[in-house]
Amino acid sequence: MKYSNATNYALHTMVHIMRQSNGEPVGVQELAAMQKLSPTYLSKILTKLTKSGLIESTPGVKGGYKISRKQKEISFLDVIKSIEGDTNLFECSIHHEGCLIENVMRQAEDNMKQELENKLLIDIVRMAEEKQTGIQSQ
Amino acid sequence: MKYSNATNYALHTMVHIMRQSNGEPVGVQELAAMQKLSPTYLSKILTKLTKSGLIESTPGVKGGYKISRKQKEISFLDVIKSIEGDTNLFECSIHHEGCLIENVMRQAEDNMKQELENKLLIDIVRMAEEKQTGIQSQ
DNA sequence: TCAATTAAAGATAAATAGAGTCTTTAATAT
DNA sequence: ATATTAAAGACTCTATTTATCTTTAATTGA
Repeated sequence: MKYSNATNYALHTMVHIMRQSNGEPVGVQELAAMQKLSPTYLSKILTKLTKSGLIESTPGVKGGYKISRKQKEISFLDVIKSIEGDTNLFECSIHHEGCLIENVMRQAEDNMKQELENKLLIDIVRMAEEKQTGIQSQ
Repeated sequence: MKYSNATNYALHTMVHIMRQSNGEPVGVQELAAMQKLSPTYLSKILTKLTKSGLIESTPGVKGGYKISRKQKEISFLDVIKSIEGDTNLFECSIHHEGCLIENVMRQAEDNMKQELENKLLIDIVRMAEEKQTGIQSQ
């Protein structure tokens, strides 16, 4: 039981796009090279992120991907849901309402999701930038 | 990304064994019938639980499975780890120490695990019994 | 001791999901 | 128009999950 590689790549990709936000869209070539992935494979992931409305894509010569303007508050959970779908980790095998086991599992999962909803990608970007500045100033 | 069916079956099986703890071991036939599983399949799951020390098995005529005497405090996490293994939901695809993304994911996961460690199967058993009594008294 | 019972172990197979490639199509800028 | 770039679809490969069947080992009780 693990999050898929795609979720991993998606999170890194989102952070990368946010970090070099000079307004210019970033192409899949660059994003793929950074993570040593094939462009065609990563493009599948990017399409999912696009359909979820987390990023915007423009085809053509100066095209690529950039963060949706409205969403400066994209959470970890947003990215996870975009890739994994909005599913639950646990569903009771015996279908009856009010399964006590399911209740416990569901509550623990909900709390984790809540926490991942409160964590924003922008925080990671800021921390990464501070870290970098810190190294440079030494 | 979901917990395996085996984890689901294991949790229900554990609760079932605990509920009819007249001291007698419960056979795989009964446990399998309850969940409409084949005995051979469920026995694989039971072997895992046995190897983890959560239950004890005795072969032979009056044999079967019963809860390990020492462990009246078996948690949800114990059962999950027994079946799924002691793995992490998320591991950074780019191997470097102190990955900021991994830190966030790991912390959320750890909190969920902590919660599942605090939830005991015995609580479910008690709630199920209260529920049953409640229905009977109406 | 012998027979019935029950768990454990191993080999195998089918189904599903994950990971990834290749090719074609559509949209955009110059 | 042409070069560039994303989107979509078909396809392959691999690993995991979900089982089933058969054989072996251990235990009880007659």
